[in-house]
Amino acid sequence: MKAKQFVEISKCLSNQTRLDILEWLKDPEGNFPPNTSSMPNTEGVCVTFIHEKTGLSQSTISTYLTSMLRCELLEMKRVGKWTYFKRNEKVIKAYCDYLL
Amino acid sequence: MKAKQFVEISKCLSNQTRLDILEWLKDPEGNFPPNTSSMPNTEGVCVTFIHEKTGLSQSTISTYLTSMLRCELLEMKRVGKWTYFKRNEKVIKAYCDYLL
DNA sequence: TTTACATATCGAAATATTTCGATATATTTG
DNA sequence: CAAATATATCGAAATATTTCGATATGTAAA
Repeated sequence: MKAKQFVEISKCLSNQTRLDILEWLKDPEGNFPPNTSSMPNTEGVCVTFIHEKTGLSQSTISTYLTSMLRCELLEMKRVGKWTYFKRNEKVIKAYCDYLL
Repeated sequence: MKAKQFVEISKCLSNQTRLDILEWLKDPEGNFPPNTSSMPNTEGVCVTFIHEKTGLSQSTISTYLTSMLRCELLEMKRVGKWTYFKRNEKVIKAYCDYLL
């Protein structure tokens, strides 16, 4: 991991709501209702559920998720009108390795 | 580690200079001149050397180091007129564990 | 005990982040 | 195709961070 990506990830992690989202996605079945489509929660949770759980505005959460995607903390999958997000464990691990 | 401390640490890590300092302190003997006192670099590097290496103002570095101390990324030791800083490996490890 | 050195704190200007409501876009469904 | 649903983007106001120079404080040396 390059320093620039590390700093961008740290910026994402320095906001309580974004951190909450990352933590909630550790257990996507326990923390969110099942996706209305056939997509299992383990392969991504739809933006609406994440939005509803935070209590912040839809536009704010969309921006948050985009920033977490750009620095690669999250992975995205678009299916029909839904967008699903899940943790990018590989990048999270690389972020930790950088520090130690 | 509590969420609040995690967020404060992330804020520290979201600045390139503070990240540099944390990385430089991985090898305090390779990255800084030997302390002028009898304190070995492995037990802490004095603020002046850290300041000189960054190129930023003394007041800025003092503020940076204080914030890194407050969130416990660093440990401090004061001896005579010098202040020495080193990494707090235990907290850094706990920060990583929180993420994974 | 004055001076020099090491570090911390203050006040301020520039820049960045947070968060919103309004609006745009894209997809599905009637 | 029109309406409904899901998500993204825009513009802006409030707040926070960055970084400085000036100054204060604490310790050591002359």
